[in-house]
Amino acid sequence: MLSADTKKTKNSKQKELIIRILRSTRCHPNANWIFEQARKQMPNISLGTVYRNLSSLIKDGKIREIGIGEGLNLYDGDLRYHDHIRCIVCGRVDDVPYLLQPISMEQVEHVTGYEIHNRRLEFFGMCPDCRKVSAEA
Amino acid sequence: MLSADTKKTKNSKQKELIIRILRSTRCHPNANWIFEQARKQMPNISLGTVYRNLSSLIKDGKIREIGIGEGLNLYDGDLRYHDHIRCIVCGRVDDVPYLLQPISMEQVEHVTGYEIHNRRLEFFGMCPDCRKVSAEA
DNA sequence: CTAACTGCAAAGTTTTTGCAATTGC
DNA sequence: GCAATTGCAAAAACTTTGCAGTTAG
Repeated sequence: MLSADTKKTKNSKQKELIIRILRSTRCHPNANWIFEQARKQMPNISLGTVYRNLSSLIKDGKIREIGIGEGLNLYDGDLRYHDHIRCIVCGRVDDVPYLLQPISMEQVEHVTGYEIHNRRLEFFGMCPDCRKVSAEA
Repeated sequence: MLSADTKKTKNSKQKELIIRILRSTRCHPNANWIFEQARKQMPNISLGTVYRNLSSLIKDGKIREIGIGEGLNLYDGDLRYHDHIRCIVCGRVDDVPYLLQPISMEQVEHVTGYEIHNRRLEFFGMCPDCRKVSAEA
């Protein structure tokens, strides 16, 4: 599990590259896609390094992880709070803008006794494209 | 990815057992835990069967999957809508009761163009026990 | 300096799949 | 009967880790 340790994290060419890749895409890539992009610019970078940097960046709050189940994590370089929506047919993930966001963390902390650091709101449904296909069938 | 196909699903002793196990526990077990429980009553059941049945039950809407990232899925036999909260230190998952639930799916459908089937709201933070340990340190 | 980071490769964990036999409808 | 399901085992998919050398602060 994640630990709440406070080891200081260093910069490196590899880490900067990974951030740059994540910041410059609108999609929600998985670790392997990031690895493939990264090795275009840094052919010797290893997948292990990608994973280690993703963990470190998450811990530092520089990127966000989107657990989608199915044993696959996606990563998001957009730190502005937003929700995610995923198509149950094609697996595509889109953003839901912030405006639909009325729940206060204080409420949840009070009810549960947890100290809340973050939250994740995901919607599951059929995206516009798949609705079309499904309507035609 | 999940497909929205409509193959008809059959009952089997194994499937019934898996539902029964999920309905009778308050925790959020992973596939392997379910497998271990199941083989107590059905020693020859295989892990592959557990996975196949979990998928089929999710597709049928009989159980719910909780993606927690880290390549591990949890399953929930409680179909009443509720949110989940997870401790970032120990990984424990608890339920958040329904009352904290003001967002309308219609709003989200209108903004995104999706047809929404379900949603997932997860909070991340430190549970009461871990807060205690952390305060003592 | 030295603790964090790297590439590589091996191993770990979780999930899926091919197959021949079985079973539910 | 026929399609869905099963157990088994192998493979796939994803992630972590040990090690010895390198690098950032």
